[in-house]
Amino acid sequence: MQKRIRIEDVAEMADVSTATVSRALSRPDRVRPETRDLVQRAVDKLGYVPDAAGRALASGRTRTVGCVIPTLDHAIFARSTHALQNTLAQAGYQLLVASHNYDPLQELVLVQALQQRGVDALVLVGAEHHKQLWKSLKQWEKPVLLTWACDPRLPSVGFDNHAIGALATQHLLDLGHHRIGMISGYTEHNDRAQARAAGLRDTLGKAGLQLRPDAVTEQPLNLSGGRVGLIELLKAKQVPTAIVCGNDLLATGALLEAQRQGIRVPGELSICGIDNHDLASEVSPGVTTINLPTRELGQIAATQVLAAIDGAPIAQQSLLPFQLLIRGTTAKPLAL
Amino acid sequence: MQKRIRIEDVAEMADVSTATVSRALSRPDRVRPETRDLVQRAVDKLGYVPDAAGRALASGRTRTVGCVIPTLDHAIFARSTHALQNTLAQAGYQLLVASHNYDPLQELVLVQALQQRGVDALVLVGAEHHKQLWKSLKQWEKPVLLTWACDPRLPSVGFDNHAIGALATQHLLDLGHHRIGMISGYTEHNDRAQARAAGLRDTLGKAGLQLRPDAVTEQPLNLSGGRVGLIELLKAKQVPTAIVCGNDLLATGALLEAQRQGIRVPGELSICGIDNHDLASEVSPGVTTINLPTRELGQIAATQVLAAIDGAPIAQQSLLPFQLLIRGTTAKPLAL
DNA sequence: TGCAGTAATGTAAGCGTTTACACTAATTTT
DNA sequence: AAAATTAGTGTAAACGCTTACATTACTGCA
Repeated sequence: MQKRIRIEDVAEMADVSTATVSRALSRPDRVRPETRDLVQRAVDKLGYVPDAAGRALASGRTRTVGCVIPTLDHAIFARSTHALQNTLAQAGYQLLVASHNYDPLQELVLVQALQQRGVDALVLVGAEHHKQLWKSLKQWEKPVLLTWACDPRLPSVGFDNHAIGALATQHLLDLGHHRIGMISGYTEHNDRAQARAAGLRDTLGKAGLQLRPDAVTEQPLNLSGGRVGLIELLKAKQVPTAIVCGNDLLATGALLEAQRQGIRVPGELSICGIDNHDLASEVSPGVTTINLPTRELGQIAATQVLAAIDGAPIAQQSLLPFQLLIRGTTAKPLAL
Repeated sequence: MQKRIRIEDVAEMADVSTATVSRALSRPDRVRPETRDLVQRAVDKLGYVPDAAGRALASGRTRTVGCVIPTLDHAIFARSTHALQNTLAQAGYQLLVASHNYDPLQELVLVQALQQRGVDALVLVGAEHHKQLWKSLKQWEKPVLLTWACDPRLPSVGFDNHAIGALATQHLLDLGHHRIGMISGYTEHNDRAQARAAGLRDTLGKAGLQLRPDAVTEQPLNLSGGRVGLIELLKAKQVPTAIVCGNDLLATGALLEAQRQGIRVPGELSICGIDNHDLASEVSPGVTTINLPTRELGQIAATQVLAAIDGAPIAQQSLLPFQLLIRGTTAKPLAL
């Protein structure tokens, strides 16, 4: 096996110094066009490929962004991460992905691992983190971006999850519902779920209502969670006439369970989801939901991070818009 | 801002050489226990964190694995990638993820980018790749693992997609169906979809049947694709009594469309999916499907890759088992 | 023509590790 | 007791690149 081709080999062939080769490659405008061509020809001929480690060591930059998410196994994170990665790749940046399964300690460990690896920036999900993690981030000199949620302590791009919960709730109130329940994701270590639930509570409160303890349940964020959640809520002394679900998987699961039990939706029970998952528009009736531009979230995060790496001032908070999509699972309560 | 703490600082504090510090950290057994403690204390006190770039440059290893997939936006890839990442993280390895959206050229570019970055190994999906990519891989001296599909040219861990298609088809044949159709994903640049379709064709062939051109359609791998696919197949001169779908999203979409149109499933139409997606078990009737251990795929891939990095001989081909899950969408044809 | 100013290039000092090799001290073998 | 191992540590040379600074070549202007 032949030896690795180094910048020196290129320099020799092009009869210039290594400095010139380096410049020709990374800042072509600093080099005379003819020299640039000369170098380029040598590069092509030798098949030279700069070594990332050497480059990172010398320049202090790795052209790598770290991304720490709860899980890739939820469509929304998969989608936003996918968009993030694509946008970064277009700018020649690579994405280092790590997931912690909603374990704050694990998250801390992963972040530190990525920092060691010299990532040029870090993208995290949510605002609730291990105390030590906040500390680590604060004294880190490179850009950090929070996504999905917003927090004044760091630049963030995300949603106002409280307002999302409120919007869903208000929709049901407007339809005339008074007994509103919620199937939420687990709120522990999940500020998005917390905020959505809080939005519901507060909106209910403003309407002079309150969320009864037996009208709310926390479930895994999948279809089966929705099923089980509905079964739980049906045990309540006062069964809700409408339910806000933490995401569309829960909502669809609840819908399917209702249908299985012969409960008419939206006649007897209204269901409102959040996320606008594919599924929500495909079942019958279509699930009323709140559309979140998750793909855009990833793109915007990428753009902001790239700007920040280039030293641009980073917008402190950017909240993405969302819209209520009224479909077939919400209607006036029967006995109005 | 204080200067970065280097290995030299630790060495000084512990009153040993940098070599000893390095050894104490990476191969503790090569150092006297007392010395090791001494070093450890200094490390803790100073908060020393080894620099990955320096380490990579000196050692030629980055403790990073590259993973190139078509998209993160499909549950199955998200899940297997998630498992891959988790398992690697436990071994102290980081995952560099890149997706190419089924574009072979883009895939080539990404692989080369990852190679430059000095990843210690590469995990790819499928066996159909750009010609140049095969070349790149062949002359790369580090481990490469193919997943999902198998190919004799490189170590692989995956499924026998041909057999999967055959199994689904055989199930329908066994039930007594003769007019069998297929809703497939796009087969261009997707050897998994190709093999599944071929499995169907061949099994049909063995039974003396054949797949009529108007009994097969290619659609995007989502619910809506399933809907549209069914609509297409219903246009056929001889409408199939049973359909094999390339994955469960297609199958569920077809099911939902059938229900919308008042076609009874499985009475008038049998539907068989592949993947065992969450969704398949939650709709009514449950979708008959083939269970693929996608999570295990990721784990096994991680394990193999780690072993290969450590120089272990890598199993050439490992095929994972799969099972037919008979649920409610398949039954004997009506007019038998 | 000579000079200042600018553009293009070269020189060489890092960047923070790992590791081959050399060395010493402790242990075992003869 | 001398010789041969072995274990533990230190010395210093890579690893491949970027970039501050020095140098040279060119431009325009007086």
